[in-house]
Amino acid sequence: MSITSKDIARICGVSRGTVDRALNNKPRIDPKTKEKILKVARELNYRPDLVARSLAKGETMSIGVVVFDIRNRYFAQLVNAIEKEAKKYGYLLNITLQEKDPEMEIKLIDNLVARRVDGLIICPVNKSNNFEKYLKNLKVPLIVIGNMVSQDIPFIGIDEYQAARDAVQLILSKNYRNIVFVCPPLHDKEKENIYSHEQRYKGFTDELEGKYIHYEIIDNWDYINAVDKLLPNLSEKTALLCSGDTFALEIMKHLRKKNIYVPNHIGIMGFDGIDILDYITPRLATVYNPVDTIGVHAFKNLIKLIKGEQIEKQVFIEYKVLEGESL
Amino acid sequence: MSITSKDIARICGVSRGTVDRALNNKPRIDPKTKEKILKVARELNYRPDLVARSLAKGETMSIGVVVFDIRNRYFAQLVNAIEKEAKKYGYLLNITLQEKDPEMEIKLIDNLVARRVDGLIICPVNKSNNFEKYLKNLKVPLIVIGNMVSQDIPFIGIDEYQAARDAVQLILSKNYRNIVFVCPPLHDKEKENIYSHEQRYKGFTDELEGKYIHYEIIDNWDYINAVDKLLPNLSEKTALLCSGDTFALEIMKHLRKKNIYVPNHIGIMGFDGIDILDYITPRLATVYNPVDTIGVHAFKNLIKLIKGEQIEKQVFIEYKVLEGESL
DNA sequence: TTGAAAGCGCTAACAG
DNA sequence: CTGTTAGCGCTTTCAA
Repeated sequence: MSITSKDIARICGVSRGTVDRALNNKPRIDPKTKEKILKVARELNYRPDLVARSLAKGETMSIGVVVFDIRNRYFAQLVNAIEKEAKKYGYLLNITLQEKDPEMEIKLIDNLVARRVDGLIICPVNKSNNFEKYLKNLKVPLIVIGNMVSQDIPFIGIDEYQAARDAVQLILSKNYRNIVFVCPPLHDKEKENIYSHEQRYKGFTDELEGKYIHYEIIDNWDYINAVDKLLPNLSEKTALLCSGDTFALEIMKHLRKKNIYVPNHIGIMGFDGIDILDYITPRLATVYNPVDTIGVHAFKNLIKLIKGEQIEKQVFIEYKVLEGESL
Repeated sequence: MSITSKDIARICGVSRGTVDRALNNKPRIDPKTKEKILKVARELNYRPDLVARSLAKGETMSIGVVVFDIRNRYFAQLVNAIEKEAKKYGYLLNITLQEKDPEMEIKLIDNLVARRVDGLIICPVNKSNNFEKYLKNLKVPLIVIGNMVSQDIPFIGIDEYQAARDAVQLILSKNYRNIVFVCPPLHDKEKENIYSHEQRYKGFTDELEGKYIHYEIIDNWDYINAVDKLLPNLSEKTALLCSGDTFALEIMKHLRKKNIYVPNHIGIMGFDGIDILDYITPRLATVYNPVDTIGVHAFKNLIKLIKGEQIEKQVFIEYKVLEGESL
């Protein structure tokens, strides 16, 4: 089919070893033969077969990425950042989406490992000790983003707990007396890795502890309805702290339909700082999660792991609480 | 390092050929030996090396995707759709971003081909006959999305020309007497593939031809300023038709700052129908581009090409003109 | 400086 | 039904 190094060797009347030396800038080769080989290679438009190279060298120069879904702004931004960084180092990304399906996640990781990716970056939906063991058994360099699996597996993210506390403080500073935390179901926590939401939840409750502020939790996929039920009896100035901007946006959209105004009737704050907030009015207060930085950092650390260097097990990137018009 | 089929053969006291038959459900093997081999494989947690398999079989079960950027909603949705479909068939995606850099695009495609992807899906930024030749020379099954390269290279998209005409009709039906088309620079067209914008531009002008409606074109990255200059002297009811929702959103954001109201002061319409429009008020009128369908279709056609089947060279997917509150 | 040979781990073809 | 062999295209080692 296409032209191989063997062909070039034959044409130039040299051995494949020599061709290899010429093509890959290796020492111990006569500049003249090198020149000739390169010329022929160019003329014939030779392209090394990277699959064969991978097999021979035991490295694929590709890294596997497993995330929820890239319709999700957060992951789109993340993957975008990782790809840009990876390109610089000649790495290719294998991007796969587990769609929050734990079994799917395992399948995808298995597949990536079977394809001999040099490393993995995952935002896992699995948790438990079994999963931790599973990951360790892979013997593949691995970075976890967002949902921590264990103290022992390299992680990069923000301090969600403290971020939630800071968010609550911002809300309190605006004189809200009733705060509602909106997040995905927390009771599934045995099955699904919802580390970040749990951390935020803990931060939320801890910060309000003993403060004589009324608060409640909506941890329910039907949160729109739950918010609806809340609305008629708001005796105090109320704000919703949403564990994810998308929840906040959905709620705002719903409230708009009902002609309930933010922040006049009710305050809202999000989490993550996804880029589309730029286009939304009122500007949503949120906790900005520097996802690009996280992506780049994750990739850099992964490279270190691949090279056998040491890295910090837990990296917490600085976040930022952003005021908006929604509080 | 990890366990190979050779190890299994040795342990089971059979040949590698037999192991292969057992592991890959091939005929001509005694159920008992098969059973034994499978058992050992399971116990040893054997995983076939897919790199080696690729080399041996001459197929990698992976396909390369080259798009602009996945911060861009359009591509995020597209890639998401392709990935979901690919997974069903056991294919893995190699996703790369050319960031509208023509040379980068070539590099990325070269790399993907060298990695022996079984097929390519690209939304090219390159154009010209040279590029067409280049693509044909690759001898790799290929589908082009969005920016057509030539009649001869399989393409999937919408009929941008007609869509633009339909959009203009919608605007006219709302009694606008002055229409401005906003799009990226058209004068670069020698260098950059801006097929879709050109088509829309043509549809726009053709539809207004002879209609005694005033219109102008802003094809300028500094379109915000250009719009600003327009504003003071709007004697007639004016609408902007933006060749991309993002342009429209940026403009709306800007107008909001200046307290200019849409659609009262000026009408706006977008193009693409990206998902985040759900969260934006006023609801943007747009041309809905069924990007998921396009992604799925592209992948299916690519598979056909890989299998050597015939496909239609040009596929036009149905679009939809969506009314909104912005006109 | 160059060549020859072995090997990466798998599949495929043929012979038994 | 099973084993043997060759080969995918590259890298690497050792010898010349």
